[in-house]
Amino acid sequence: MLQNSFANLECPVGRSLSEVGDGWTLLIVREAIYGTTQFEGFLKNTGASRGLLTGRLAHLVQSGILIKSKGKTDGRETRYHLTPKGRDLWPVMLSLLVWSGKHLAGGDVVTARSRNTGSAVHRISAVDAEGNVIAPQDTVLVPGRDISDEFRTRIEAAFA
Amino acid sequence: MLQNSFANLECPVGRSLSEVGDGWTLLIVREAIYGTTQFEGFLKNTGASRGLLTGRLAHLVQSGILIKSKGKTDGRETRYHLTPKGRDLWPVMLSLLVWSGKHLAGGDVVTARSRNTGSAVHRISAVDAEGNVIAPQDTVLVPGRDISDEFRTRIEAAFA
DNA sequence: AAAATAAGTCTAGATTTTAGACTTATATAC
DNA sequence: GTATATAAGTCTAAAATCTAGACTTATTTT
Repeated sequence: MLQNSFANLECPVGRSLSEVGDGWTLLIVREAIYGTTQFEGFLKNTGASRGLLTGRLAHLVQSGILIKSKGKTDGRETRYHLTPKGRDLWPVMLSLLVWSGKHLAGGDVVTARSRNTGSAVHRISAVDAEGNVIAPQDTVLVPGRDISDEFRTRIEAAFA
Repeated sequence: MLQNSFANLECPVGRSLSEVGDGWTLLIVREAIYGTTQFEGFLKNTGASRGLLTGRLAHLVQSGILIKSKGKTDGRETRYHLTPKGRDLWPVMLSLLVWSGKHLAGGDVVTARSRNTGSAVHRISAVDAEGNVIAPQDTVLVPGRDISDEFRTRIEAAFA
């Protein structure tokens, strides 16, 4: 599906999914976070086919999530690196990681920790500009101005 | 792809994606969070085709993310509701929402706020068991015991 | 009894994905 | 400097998946 559909692109979740919501795309971003930079690396570690990988990498570059460059020392190589926009997908990855540890068979195969204190990540939370944690049940969505009446009504009903 | 591949299922992100990483699946969960409970509602609001929706809803029920029940008052209806496992995908949705507002054209079409204080969600952060926020750059992944040497090496290199 | 509704099933055609052979450009080995 | 290897693709036919929309079944409303 990739580019199309994702009905209701007024919804910010739908908008994100239309850019990165295809499983392969997020898997490629995961790999980039794990340090993979080369085509053959993504190929091996994601299991995608060559044709698909070519397309998805191009899409990610075009979306400004990865940047493509020539290998400095070896002219055969192409390198893909995360942009700030791409690195900002880290909370998405971390939420998936924490969910996995809590709900999937096998539990925590990898844990997230603070490098400083060593304490384990317990949950993923919303934080306001002053650094105050906002509890999940306390988080509500508020529609902006440029939104259809229909969508506004749905959001307001869901978070009333 | 749905069930298969997602190479390296040792990786917790890959494991999550193999369960919910297909775009339609996350879109259905979004809808459930927005309060949709009926087949025709998911159909309209996600834009998925009937056949696909049938399959994805069954998959979500089988994964324990949704529960299926008969409508109490109207015997024609089937209702789908989020389980606690499904509700725990909220941080994933919220991360996508915040990323969207920061990086996609149009910015914040919907904002997340604290119901109590009204303050806007500024970012999504890892929090430890004591409630301390762990900064993104300070968050490292640590492999567990039951992991292949190859995967351990990659994770350790990425977060050295 | 007739019409409407909810939740599907079913099907042919369109689109996407796969596996793997092939290509091009550059680099390393002998 | 010729032969081999490697990185990053392209290309293709077959397989798998998805779409639109007609149809079905069970239940409810008129």
